[in-house]
Amino acid sequence: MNSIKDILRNSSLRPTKQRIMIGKLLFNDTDKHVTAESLYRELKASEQKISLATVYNTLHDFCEKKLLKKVTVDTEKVYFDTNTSPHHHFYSDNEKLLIDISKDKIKIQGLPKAPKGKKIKDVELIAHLTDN
Amino acid sequence: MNSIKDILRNSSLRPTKQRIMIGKLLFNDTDKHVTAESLYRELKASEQKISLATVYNTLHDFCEKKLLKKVTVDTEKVYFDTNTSPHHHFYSDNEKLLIDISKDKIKIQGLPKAPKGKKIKDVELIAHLTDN
DNA sequence: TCTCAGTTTAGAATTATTCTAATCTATTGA
DNA sequence: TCAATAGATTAGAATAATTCTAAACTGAGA
Repeated sequence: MNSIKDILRNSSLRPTKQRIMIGKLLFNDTDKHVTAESLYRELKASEQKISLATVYNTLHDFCEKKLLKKVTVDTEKVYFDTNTSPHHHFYSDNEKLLIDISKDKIKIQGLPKAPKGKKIKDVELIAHLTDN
Repeated sequence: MNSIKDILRNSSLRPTKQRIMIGKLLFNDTDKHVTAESLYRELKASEQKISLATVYNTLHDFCEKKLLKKVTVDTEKVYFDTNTSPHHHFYSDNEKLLIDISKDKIKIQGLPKAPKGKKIKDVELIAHLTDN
């Protein structure tokens, strides 16, 4: 019935009030990019009682369970992306706006071998945009 | 005579005591990756009096003048790289260690056109490493 | 040399994030 | 069904990262 609850349970996260609030905001829409702060503001705007710390906790929990993908862009902004498939991003430094780029469009050649004892876990590519 | 002073003057930055301290640490070595905090510790270890705020200011000033390149990696860590030529990075999440990858080794194909009104300023690629 | 405008510094304030004690909740056994 | 309990979750408080801004400094012109 409540698919958010199912999503949570499938990830062995207890379907608490707070997680459901956040899940509704994140997973009913597609491809949303939020920061802890922006989500918190959204929740407050709709009268929901929750603390900012809980928003952080929940976003990190969701990341661990691969329900979200963390994208670190410019300096201080950390975004959480509901699109967890492998992909890259445009980032507009002006508007602080992330735009997905599907990964299968992009081919990266010539990447050196990882130093010994290491392997490449993930390649993150961010193309920074300016106005022209 | 003092090449750090020359570097600063060429970038129209006043060669102050603080900037020279920092310049010496950064530009006498090649390809150093520092954080504000790590530089501050290095300065304090060698008895030099300077505030952390000044370290931040100076790093940002150096970036504006293209003497350093800012690299935002995982979450909260912002590195400043003395290698300002176009290049990419390996990042070892365990050791919090950056390794340069020369850009001309790497070819990126299939990058979509920037949205209209925008152009691509810079492409940043970070390959995250894990132990295997 | 003196003044003044602009530059630079660094203590204080702010903002972002994490820590941890208190609260809540599922499970188990009576 | 109903405690008791262990582990999970929440959120206020603490910490860490960064920026702000008032004071100190510096250099060019008089």
